[in-house]
Amino acid sequence: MTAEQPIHKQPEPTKSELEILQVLWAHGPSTVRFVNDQLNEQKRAVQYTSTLKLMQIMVEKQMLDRDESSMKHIYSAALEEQKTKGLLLDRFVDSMFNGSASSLMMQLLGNKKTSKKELQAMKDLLDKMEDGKK
Amino acid sequence: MTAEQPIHKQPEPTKSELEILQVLWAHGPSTVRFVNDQLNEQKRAVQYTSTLKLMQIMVEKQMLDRDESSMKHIYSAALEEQKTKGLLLDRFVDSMFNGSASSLMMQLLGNKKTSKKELQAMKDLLDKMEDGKK
DNA sequence: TTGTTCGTACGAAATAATTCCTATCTTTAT
DNA sequence: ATAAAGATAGGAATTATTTCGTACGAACAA
Repeated sequence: MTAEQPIHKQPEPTKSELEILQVLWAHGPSTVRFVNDQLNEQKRAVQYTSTLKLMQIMVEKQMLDRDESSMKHIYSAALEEQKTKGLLLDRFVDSMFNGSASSLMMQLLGNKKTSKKELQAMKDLLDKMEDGKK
Repeated sequence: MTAEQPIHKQPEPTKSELEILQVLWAHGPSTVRFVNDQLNEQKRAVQYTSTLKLMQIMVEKQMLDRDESSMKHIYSAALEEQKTKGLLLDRFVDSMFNGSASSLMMQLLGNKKTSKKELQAMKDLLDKMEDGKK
């Protein structure tokens, strides 16, 4: 029996791919030019054709959709933001904290970088959940 | 001037390197044989020499220490568990959730895979913190 | 002693991810 | 018409990561 295509196992975006997805999630469908500008402003120096190439690859991998109707192709995220982040978070928790979300929390709380505001926000969140269940 | 060693910017362990670190963190100083067995039992098939090679590289990168006094070298994690996990978590939060820990929480809470037990554990954690502050 | 087992070292191949050069086409301004 | 600006396509080079074959030494059992 030959190797079956799993047909759908969500592909894991690489770091660079994730950067691009973030731009598209944040700003909606965009041209390569726009994405590239964003990356250069917010992240790091990168050549236009590098961004282009990567986005083309991402279309092949079905991570992005492309509208070619006009000369300036418009790219949009084919992966859902929530779903994708949830998946990556899951894998992160699995590999780093043995699947324990509360362990991750502990790490987060013990972390200097987590501000008081953030802590408060988290408490509020949990409280809200609690209310919802009553 | 030749390229200066940055002397200390914590190197980012790759996925495979992280697997090895996890074993060492969990079990303490170990031989390659032991680490390799663990990986094969708990993760995936991998050849002894592959694990060996990677661990050697990690020594070069100063992620591991090696005791060569006996024939069977004993490797131990040179990176602190808490510190490393904290750092990786930080970077993860930054790249995925724009630095917002509470956003990550939301994602975690909206996640089917997070069990009720975990949720309870998290609440307890926050409660404990609250108590501590009073 | 001699062969089998278990260890390390080293090099190199395989794979994955990233970057960018060059060619070529379209649009636009002169 | 022609040149300049801006776009895509594709190949190739580079870098990073991972995997493993081969060589060889040390320990141990027969």
